[in-house]
Amino acid sequence: MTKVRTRMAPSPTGEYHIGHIRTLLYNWAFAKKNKGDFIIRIENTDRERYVEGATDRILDVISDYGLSWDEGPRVGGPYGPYIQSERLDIYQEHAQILLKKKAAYYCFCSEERLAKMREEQKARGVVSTKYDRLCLKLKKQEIEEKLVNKLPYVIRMKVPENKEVTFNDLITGKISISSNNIDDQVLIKSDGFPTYHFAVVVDDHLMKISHVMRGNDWIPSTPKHILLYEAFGWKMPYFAHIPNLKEMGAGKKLSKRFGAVSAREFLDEGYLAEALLNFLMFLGWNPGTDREFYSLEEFIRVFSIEKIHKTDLVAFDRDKLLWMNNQYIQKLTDEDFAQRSLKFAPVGIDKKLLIKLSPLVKSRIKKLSELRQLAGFFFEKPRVDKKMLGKNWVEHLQAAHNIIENLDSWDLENLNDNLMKKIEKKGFKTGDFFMDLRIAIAGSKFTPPINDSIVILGKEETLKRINKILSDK
RNA sequence: GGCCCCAUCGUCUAGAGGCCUAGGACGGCGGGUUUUCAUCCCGUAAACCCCGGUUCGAAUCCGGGUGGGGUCACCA
Repeated sequence: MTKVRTRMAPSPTGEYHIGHIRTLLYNWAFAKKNKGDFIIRIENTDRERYVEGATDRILDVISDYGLSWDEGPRVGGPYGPYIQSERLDIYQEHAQILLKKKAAYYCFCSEERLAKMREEQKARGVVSTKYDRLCLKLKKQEIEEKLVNKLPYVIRMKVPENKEVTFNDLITGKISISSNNIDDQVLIKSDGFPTYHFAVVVDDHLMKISHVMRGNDWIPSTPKHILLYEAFGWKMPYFAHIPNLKEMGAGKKLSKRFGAVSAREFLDEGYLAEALLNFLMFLGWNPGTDREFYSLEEFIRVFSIEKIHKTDLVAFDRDKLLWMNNQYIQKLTDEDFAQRSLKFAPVGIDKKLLIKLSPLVKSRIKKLSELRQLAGFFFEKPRVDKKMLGKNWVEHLQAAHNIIENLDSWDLENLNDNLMKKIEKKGFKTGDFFMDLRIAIAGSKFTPPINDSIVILGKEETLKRINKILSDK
């Protein structure tokens, strides 16, 4: 039994997507479950789309989600380097092997010629254009001449004809495609860098990857990889293509129009990493029971590829994510809540205040970023719109002021009792009374329990706020 | 368009021929608790894409249709 080794191979061409975290999570969990290794490899072979700093941001966000890797950048490992741009000689070496085996060939066609060729093919009614193998006809001498003269070239794979390429996907099952549908793909680009298709096969083999788990949009190119494994005479890894994520409602890929899409944004908005991960687990996978709360450790135990849903696309239900996030927020200890809320509160806010707020706020916010809106009146004086007040507000506030001012001990029970007594005595409507008090203190009709809030706010500040409203009636 | 993949409530899904009068969760709706808003609790509506087979019996197997998606680069 070979050791289970999975990998995730991000390209530093932009921000890390929430969907990538899910794919990574599955790969990670599968490796951990089988006491294997999880590897990260940076696929930066596209020099035009390279984004400065993206590699670090990707690695950072993965760490911030609480996930780690056994081999890869920052940690090293026995099969490095783990950054493709540092492995160029390896790809060149392997391209030469294929060249010698006549499984690949030099191609000197210019981009212009290729574009023209495709146009002509289309004009002839060809539905799926392919390279016409012009350079395959080149004589050995001609090739050498061009090489000596330093003409730009690529190395293409020579795809066998009339061959049924078949693989057994762990999720989808048997998939078969005729090699006639496969183009003579470029292996080494004219800048000397490998293409994805080539690098991924060479690296997965060299790094002893046992299982390739990736989005099912890769299914159509898997036969290309298989052909490469065969050309080298290498043992193939297992393939498992998982359903891709789509936006709820309107169609396809996750879109910024509906909210965050990058992994970092979700964190910045106050989603908890544990909640996010728990939510992601269920996008295409299910334990087969009714249970739906899992920690990472528990997930490792129950995860299996067999239980990944064999389907096409999975909708990213942002409402359910919100619900799950709130569930996790509610479970936070007050200390933990305060610690995590710190960066969502105004700078300089005392963590002790946040600890006191925690029990009042936890069940009321779905994201930590909602803290300011719900509890902003604890941090700064609210702007009160007098139009919100009921018709008896002057009486209500005067009564409240009177009670609070003369309270002998400052605690919730005492405040409650005295306020209720007064309400009864004056014949106020309880709801109306508290609503006016609520608005005076918080400037909003929707707040945490108002008496609890007053106790936290303190006598002096509470009276100040009531006075302010009363003073310019 | 060629090739490939997919198809259970609005959504995530359970379901591997009889346990299904199709179960759970989010969301919706209704109600209860509550000084607001939440939380919490209870209840309720809501799905096997269609047509043929196979079988005593099909959401489950087979074929076709329809629908959806992916992919066809010197991007990954």
